[in-house]
Amino acid sequence: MSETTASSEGLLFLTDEQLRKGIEAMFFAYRGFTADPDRILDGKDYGRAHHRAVHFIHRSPGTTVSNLLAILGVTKQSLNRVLRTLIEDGLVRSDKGKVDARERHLYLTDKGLILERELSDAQRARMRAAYRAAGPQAVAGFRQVLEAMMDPEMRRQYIRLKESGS
Amino acid sequence: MSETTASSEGLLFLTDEQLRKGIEAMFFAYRGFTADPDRILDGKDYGRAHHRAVHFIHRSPGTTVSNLLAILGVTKQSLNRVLRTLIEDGLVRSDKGKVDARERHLYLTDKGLILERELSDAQRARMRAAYRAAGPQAVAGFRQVLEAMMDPEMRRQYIRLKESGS
DNA sequence: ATGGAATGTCAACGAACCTGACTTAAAATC
DNA sequence: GATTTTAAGTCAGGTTCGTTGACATTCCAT
Repeated sequence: MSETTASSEGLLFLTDEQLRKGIEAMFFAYRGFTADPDRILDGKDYGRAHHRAVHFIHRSPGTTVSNLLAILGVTKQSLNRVLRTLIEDGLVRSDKGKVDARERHLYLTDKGLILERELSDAQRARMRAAYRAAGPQAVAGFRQVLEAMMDPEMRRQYIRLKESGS
Repeated sequence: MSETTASSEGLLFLTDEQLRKGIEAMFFAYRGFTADPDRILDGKDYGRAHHRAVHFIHRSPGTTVSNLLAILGVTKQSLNRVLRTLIEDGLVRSDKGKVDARERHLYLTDKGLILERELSDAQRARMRAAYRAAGPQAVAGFRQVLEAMMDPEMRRQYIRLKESGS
């Protein structure tokens, strides 16, 4: 058999040294990942928490509050503070549910869509540059490792979103 | 020539849809990435900021405060609060510089090394599982994309650390 | 030796999380 | 129809971790 075994390969990519590099890469890259939206939000009265809410409401229009809580992984008190300001400022609309009147369905208003677009354009531009620099093969690997790194619960959320997309 | 052009490939991996998936993957994966150390730190009186300080002091023993500031990208006042508690609790030693007495050189004590080990073991375990699941090819791509995503300044820091390692 | 630059510290403040207890309204269950 | 459960929102209070401003110390160049 021509197949190499784990021990003969040595699994060099699993050494503590390699893992440490991956850890530090994640740390520095995440800073870049959030840098552009953070810069934009700095001028306005919002923060990273608002960005996340706007992103996922745009992603799943009509989503409920509890749905958003599950995706964002924060407490409802925390999310509520964010949502309240977004609603007050007319970026988000909150509709009482027709089939279940306890639920609130969330939508971006035109004004909300403008902010979402501004933030996601900036974030996509960086991602696009990184993807282009690394190439399709690398991008596939990137996505595989990230997906394997998620908590099972989060991975389910992610896959559900991923497949509801394209 | 057998080489396909950019337009003939279509660069499908650069569609907004693909980029959005990458953005969401980063978001969910980073949560997993920090989950285990966060859990460990919860019991003790420390937080993520302490973890980062301990990590990079371990990584570069004898580093100065301003060095650490550049790597962590926070204000010195913010770092100082973290360092003070770590020093008070005997996890970090701060030595006045011999050549330049303004500088403080930072080292982990034995007690600090124990915490560092506990945290990095947990984080590496997750990273190792993800790497193993995705395979060496994917890991290479993962690292390429992350590196391309960093701010130039951060990338320099990262490469310097990366090469000082193995 | 002195004034400016660099390094680090102390104090106070703010954003964005958190927990816990509670209310309101509607749906589901018995 | 009464009771329990669920969804959302609120109030009070606390933690972590970031910020700005003021300050002490040390070095270095004039």
